[in-house]
Amino acid sequence: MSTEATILHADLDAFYASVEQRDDPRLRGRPVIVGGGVVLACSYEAKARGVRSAMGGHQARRLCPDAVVVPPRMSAYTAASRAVFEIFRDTTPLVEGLSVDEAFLDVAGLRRLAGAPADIAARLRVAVRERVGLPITVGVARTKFLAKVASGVAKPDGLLVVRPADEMAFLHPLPVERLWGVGPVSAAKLRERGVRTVGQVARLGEATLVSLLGGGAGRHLHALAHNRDPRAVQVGRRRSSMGAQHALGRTPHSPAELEAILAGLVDRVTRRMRAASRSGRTVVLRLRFADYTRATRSHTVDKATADTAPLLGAARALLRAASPEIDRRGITLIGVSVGNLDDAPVQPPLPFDRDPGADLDAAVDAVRDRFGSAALTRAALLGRAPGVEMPLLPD
DNA sequence: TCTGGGGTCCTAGGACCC
DNA sequence: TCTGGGGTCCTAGGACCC
Repeated sequence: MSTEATILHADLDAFYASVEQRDDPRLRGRPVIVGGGVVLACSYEAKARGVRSAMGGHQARRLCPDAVVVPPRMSAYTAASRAVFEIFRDTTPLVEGLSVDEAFLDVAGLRRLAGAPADIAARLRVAVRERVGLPITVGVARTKFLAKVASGVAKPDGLLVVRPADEMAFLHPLPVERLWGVGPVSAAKLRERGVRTVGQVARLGEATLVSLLGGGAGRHLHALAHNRDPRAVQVGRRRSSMGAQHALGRTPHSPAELEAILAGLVDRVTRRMRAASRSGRTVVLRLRFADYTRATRSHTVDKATADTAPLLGAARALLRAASPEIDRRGITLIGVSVGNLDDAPVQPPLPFDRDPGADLDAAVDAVRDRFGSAALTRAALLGRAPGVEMPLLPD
């Protein structure tokens, strides 16, 4: 791990709503809600009025009657996301996407080529604004965790660098909810013990945290509160499951209707799997009952596939087995996901993945000595320059 | 807070193997 | 007949994230 703040967490602000405001000038400066029945995303003008994502549409309109409600345009968001990720990868080859609108970037080793991390981050924000037309917040720190916390604190449209010497002073006064991985349940358990800030968490022993939150979560939180996070930025991670779901509302559905919906969901998922050249083995049926409790049922088939027929067969069997429970409790959501996706790497890991700092720096110099061009350097690092072989990089 | 749609990771018991 | 320790896979559930 670097002793310098070289990890960027870049996070688009109110992503869907910002795309809507970009594409329709009448929406700029106004509260915008994307999604009808439920708020998928909302602009900062709407957030200021208490609107939150995942909130019911009725409540949102009550809080903010003058909000403009627009239907989602997924293809526009996907296109914007692609354009932004291109800028990320123009910045450094070490990009780990977390979702459509956020990523970690490791800029260790780029100092001589591109300047200090804070300057790289500032230029990245300008590039996203100019080339894609969207506001983006960047947090810069020594670890992924701190970079993520920093971007959260800096939102919206901000830039925050946490210098190594300032880490504890930055971290400890924050409320525990700021910690990545602390949700409503853990926050409530901590609050019961009178623990509200990260600093108070840090004063709790690891054993106490484990007894409170369980082994994994307790150890994780203890490490984070003491600012220990050795996780490296990982390039080329692939999703391990794909799914689709459909909310049903309150009206009753016959078994035949449910089977038809299920077939549509499986078809959607397997299409996406085939488009991405992925195959999977575990079919998960996801149910939500009338009382909003959830259940899953899963089955693993022998052979990984992206074909609709075998996966639909498995899903259908799971649904039939669950039908007595569905009859008894009512059903408000049905979903299918396919997990255990085959995990062939996209491309072999680049040599500098192992040690982003030293190797990349040396590699940049090596390639630059040979070709004398920063642009070509980047292309070479990405393995795209004709005639440039990756073994050129020192191992 | 009356609830979409897409994911990740962790835990825990049981089956099964050596 | 009774027994140990270690490992992997499967299933189900839960917390959390955007």
